[in-house]
Amino acid sequence: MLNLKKNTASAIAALIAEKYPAATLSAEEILDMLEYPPDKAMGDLALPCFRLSKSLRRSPMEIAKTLAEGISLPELASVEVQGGYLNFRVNGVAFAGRVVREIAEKGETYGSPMCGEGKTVVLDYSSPNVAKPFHIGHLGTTVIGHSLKLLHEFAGYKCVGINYLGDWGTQFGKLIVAYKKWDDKAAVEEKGVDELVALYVRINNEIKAEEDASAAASAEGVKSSPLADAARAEFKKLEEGNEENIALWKWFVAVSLEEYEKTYRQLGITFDSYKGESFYTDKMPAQVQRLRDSGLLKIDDGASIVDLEPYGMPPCLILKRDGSTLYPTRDIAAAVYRKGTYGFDKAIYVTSAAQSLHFAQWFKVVEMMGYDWYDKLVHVPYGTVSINGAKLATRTGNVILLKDLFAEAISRVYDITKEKHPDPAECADIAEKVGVGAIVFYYLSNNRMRDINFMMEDALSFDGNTGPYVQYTYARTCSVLEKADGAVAMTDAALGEREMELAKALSRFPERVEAALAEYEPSLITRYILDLCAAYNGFYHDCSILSCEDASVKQSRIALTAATRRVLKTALHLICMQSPEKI
RNA sequence: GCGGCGUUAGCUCAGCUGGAUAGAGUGUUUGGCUACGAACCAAAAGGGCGGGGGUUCGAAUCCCUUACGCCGUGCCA
Repeated sequence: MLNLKKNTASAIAALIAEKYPAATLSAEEILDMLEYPPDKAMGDLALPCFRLSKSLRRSPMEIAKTLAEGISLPELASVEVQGGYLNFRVNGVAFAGRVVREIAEKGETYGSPMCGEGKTVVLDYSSPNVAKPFHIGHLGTTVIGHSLKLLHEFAGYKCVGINYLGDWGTQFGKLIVAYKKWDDKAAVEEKGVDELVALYVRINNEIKAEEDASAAASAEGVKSSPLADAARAEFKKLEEGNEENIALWKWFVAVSLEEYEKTYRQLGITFDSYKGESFYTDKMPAQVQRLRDSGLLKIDDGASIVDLEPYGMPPCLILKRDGSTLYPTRDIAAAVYRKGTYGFDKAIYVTSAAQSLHFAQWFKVVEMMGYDWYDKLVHVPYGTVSINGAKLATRTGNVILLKDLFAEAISRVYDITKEKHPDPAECADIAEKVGVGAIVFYYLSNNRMRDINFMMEDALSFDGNTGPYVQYTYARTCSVLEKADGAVAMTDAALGEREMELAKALSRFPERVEAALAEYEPSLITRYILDLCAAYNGFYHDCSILSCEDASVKQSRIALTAATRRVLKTALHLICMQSPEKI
């Protein structure tokens, strides 16, 4: 459709130049004005002439009429004037033939904008906090981030996926205290991260109890907690390189990661780097020094800040009153390191929209520090998740662990699948791909900025606009093609409305990929997949394919099916979904 | 207080840089498997886009204002 738009636009631009020599309208401007009519009865492409009437000094109707008489393009079957609109109808057979041929020729690269050749992009996403539950709050950054990585790879970028693990901080002091006090190696080895989470929750509760008790006992209401003091001491030892604590810390990280990996494996996600927060501790002083040398650092109320008043933002905190570093400090150090290591052309950070100010602040600080790549930093925010309208909260138990969510989805799919496929191993394989796919599809259906109210019933539903529906459609194309044989090229047989709708849907893939990349919006691909599936299923329902008696028509229909399968597979991949041939 | 984001059918959401009677899914009612997979297709009912102004030939889309909700706003990350 994009090529068609471009050709039509340049033809119209040429025509305008001829008919209205005084006007200067480029083909690009015309391209911008071209749109798809709301109703296919009107045509396949339309040019509203209202805006033209100003520069051409003629009524829209008159312009439309003049243009309609002058235009002729092999791709266009007819041109019609309706109101102030110029409506084009494409030459169906030629158009569909070209689309299907292009898909067959380009194969898995069909739809790629190829704009990333020779460029590198690093993507920072998922980034769970070690020894804390990996729950649906992490689903957004994980699947949006990975989808963006796949989209960039598709466009030819060299991508570096970074899992910036939250593997440092005072929580490790608490964990070490709790472990030494209450736990043993066997329990952690057996229960993994769940045991660590339990320890963490327990010590936090006890610290709170101690604080409350001390506040009640003291006349001034001063809070104190021996456990909290012990935790601080253990973390200090960890920072100073105490061997026992280092070993424990490494172990906790490994245990947590092992479990996260299971979930990543189900999602088909791999990272190129797991350098977490701990990695950057020794890289911060140099940046702090640079800030100080350039006179950007100001002491305010004891803390070291960068004033962002001129930019309408609150100050960016670099060092606490006690001299220790903060979140922005580490992010700046990490960005500098990554620029040096990967030489990125773009660095994408996928985090909750709640962190928007934080990113705007340290991006600005990077600019003020004189790093000329400050404009390569991109924050991709997304809305927050709630469950049945309630905020996520580990304390009240209002969380859904990703592993539990996936297990539930897989089990539900398994129950349906086993009726269709006798082989248990095959069923298990399908159930995992469809179950996990259902969750991913559900999550990536909405604009990323919209807050999601996670509803189990919807996420695990199999009918309508769901993951199982699109995978079902894919399996359907596979099933047809498995039974078909012979050539799969379009013939010159006439095409019905269903076939044309399908061809048009296929042709729109490249422009949707471009938009998804430009807006960092995977849901555009999800929406596209639904459009394509609707077009294919309608076609499938109305047009017999394998049993079609006209050999020429049959061949075209098989070719359309093959093209659909190809595009669906590519599109599903871009939103982190598998495409099993049977479900 | 200031700033960001959101507000579209009963519910969950699309609606591109303003353009032709506002679209899906779900739910409700109903029709279609002796058909290439019914995890499918199709029909009906259902909103005038939170409220109010404005710009425009034309506004769910742009501007102003107002209400409600979420988030952020200095030593957590």
